[in-house]
Amino acid sequence: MTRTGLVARVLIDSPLPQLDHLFDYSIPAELAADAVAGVRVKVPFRSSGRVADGYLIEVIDAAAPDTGGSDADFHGKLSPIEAVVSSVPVLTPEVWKLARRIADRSAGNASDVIRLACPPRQVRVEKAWLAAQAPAAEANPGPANPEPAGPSDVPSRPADARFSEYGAGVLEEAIAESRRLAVAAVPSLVALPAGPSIGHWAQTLAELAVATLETGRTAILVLPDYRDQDQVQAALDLLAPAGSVSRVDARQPNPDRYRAFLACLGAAPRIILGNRSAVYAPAADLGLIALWDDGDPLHSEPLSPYAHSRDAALVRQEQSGCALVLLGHSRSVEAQRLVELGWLAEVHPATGRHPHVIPTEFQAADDQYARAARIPSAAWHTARQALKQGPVLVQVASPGYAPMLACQGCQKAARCTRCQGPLGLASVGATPSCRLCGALAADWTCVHCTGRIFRIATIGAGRTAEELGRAFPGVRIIIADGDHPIQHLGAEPALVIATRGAEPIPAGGYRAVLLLDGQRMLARESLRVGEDALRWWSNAAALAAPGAAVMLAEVGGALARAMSTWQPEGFAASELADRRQLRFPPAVRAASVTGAAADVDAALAELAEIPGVDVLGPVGTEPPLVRAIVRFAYSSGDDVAGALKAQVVRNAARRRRPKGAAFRAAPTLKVRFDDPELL
DNA sequence: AGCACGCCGACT
DNA sequence: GTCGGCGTGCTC
Repeated sequence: MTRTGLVARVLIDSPLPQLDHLFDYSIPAELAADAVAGVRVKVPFRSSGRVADGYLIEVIDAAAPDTGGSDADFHGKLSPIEAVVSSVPVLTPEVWKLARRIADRSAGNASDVIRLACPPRQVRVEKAWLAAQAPAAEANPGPANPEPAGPSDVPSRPADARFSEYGAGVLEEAIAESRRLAVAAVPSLVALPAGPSIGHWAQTLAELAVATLETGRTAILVLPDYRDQDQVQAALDLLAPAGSVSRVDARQPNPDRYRAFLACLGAAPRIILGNRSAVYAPAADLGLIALWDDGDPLHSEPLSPYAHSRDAALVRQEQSGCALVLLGHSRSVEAQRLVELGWLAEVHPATGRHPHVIPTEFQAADDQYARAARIPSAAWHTARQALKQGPVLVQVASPGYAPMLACQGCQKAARCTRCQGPLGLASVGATPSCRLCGALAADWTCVHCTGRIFRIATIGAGRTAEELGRAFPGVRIIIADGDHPIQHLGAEPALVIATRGAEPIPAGGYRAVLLLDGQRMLARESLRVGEDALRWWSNAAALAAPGAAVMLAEVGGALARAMSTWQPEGFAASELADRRQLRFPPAVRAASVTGAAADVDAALAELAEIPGVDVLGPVGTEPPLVRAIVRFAYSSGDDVAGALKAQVVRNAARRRRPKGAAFRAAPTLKVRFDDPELL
């Protein structure tokens, strides 16, 4: 049949994979004015009065030939759109393209990505925003933004001081010419005038953003956690024009989040600061995406389709042609791969100054308390000297007091009788309790040997603090971990015991840094231990004052060398070489396929023809389920994702098996791409 | 999630 | 020939 008038192509907001494509609707005359690409709509679904929420993706002329690029033409009778929810086009064409691509490359749903990109609507906030837009647009035909960005009289670091550590014009040029860079951060602190110290890296990010804004474009800064965001925010408060910064952060309440999101929709260029979902923020004219510490696991999204913000940034960079910066003290193996491909160019600070890291193989301290606290002799002496001048950082592996107990008799780990979780102590002399379910184990008995006496198997920050208190009598002890977050510190002497990633930032830097528990951090069974440890250590070392010693205990070999020469790239390069040999990510990509044996086999059969694919398994997991791991070359990614997505759709459509009880719980076929913990 | 459609067995 | 049960697949 021939169609006339305009056709709305709509993405239904549903997690069902079989609905993950565009549906065509007609546009009633009374909605035509508001029915523009990007608005939220309500559409009838399956004729019987049910309505679904969706996004209007594009409006096309029905008479014109299909533009292609989407699904096969639909030639039935179109239903009309039921309503336009609001006139705000929340899903910009650029973000739609990004969401579609991110979903496609991981066999996921576009609407799952859009959920990260477009926060839930808040009617009051939206009305206020629309009201603020309208009069401004009438009075002033310029950009409808109440606080226009641009040069201002904000006190800022002199332009010639900007990026001075990186040599003449390298970073300015990168912004102006939209380059892609892996930038090594300057490993030191900067003192803000009338404020706390922040990492030098945070100032570099802020300067990159301001330089982008000065070229009239938007910058997106992606940071793993809120403490990192706070540091960049503090730098931007000094450097960026008032009102030019939007912070988009999942921690803030929904109304605030939506307000910040709407600000990003404005026509004026901005600086957008946020966590991993900030890569999906709408941007008027995108000039830069910058990520801090892309190896941090908080960059990977825990919800389907589990996209890593580095990958999303790479895709968006490719689509928009903006500049891309990965900034860090260490180098992720993924970034190293991109460098070796020539996709990212390396930039190092011109000064080459770095913390003075001293690896100390374990050598028991002469002091008995220092020995009890696992501090090597040299480190103990260093710390004692440094404590005369200011704060000293002790980085440890575990929070709590004694996170793990074991039987004195048979040495087996002590476990909860209810849930088999590990038992630990919350403080000195506390009753042992389960760390998973919290149950108290008042009269614990070992299930293996019926012994009734336990000993401390792993030592937490609390216990370390106690022991260090004895080793350094009279010194103030400060504990910083997940339960006791401390952001900033003064310059007074104190022994600061912190778990990795929770280190407070002292004014002027630590006078010494002790990296303890090296062996424990490396004992974890994961492909990424070395890389992670290097990240934790170098981030802590970068908090040292100029010239302060950083003592790395219990660690030798390539890791110690990478730290003492401050060349994490070398370590990343050798890791990558190993992964190539093993055919492990990120040398190749990988996906897991989980489901009923027959379904997994059917899915794997689809992959047989694709070059560069090999399959591990399937092996049984929980009884009805099996799991296979598919490894494939980056160049086969689209084919693998396409084939698996087709299989997921088929499986979802055919889910309801015969009602005859036995078959009832037919498991869904699950596919997960690029799981960092997979191999 | 609900509804239409089609294949197959049993009946007029 | 045709009615209807139930399994399968689609929803513009």
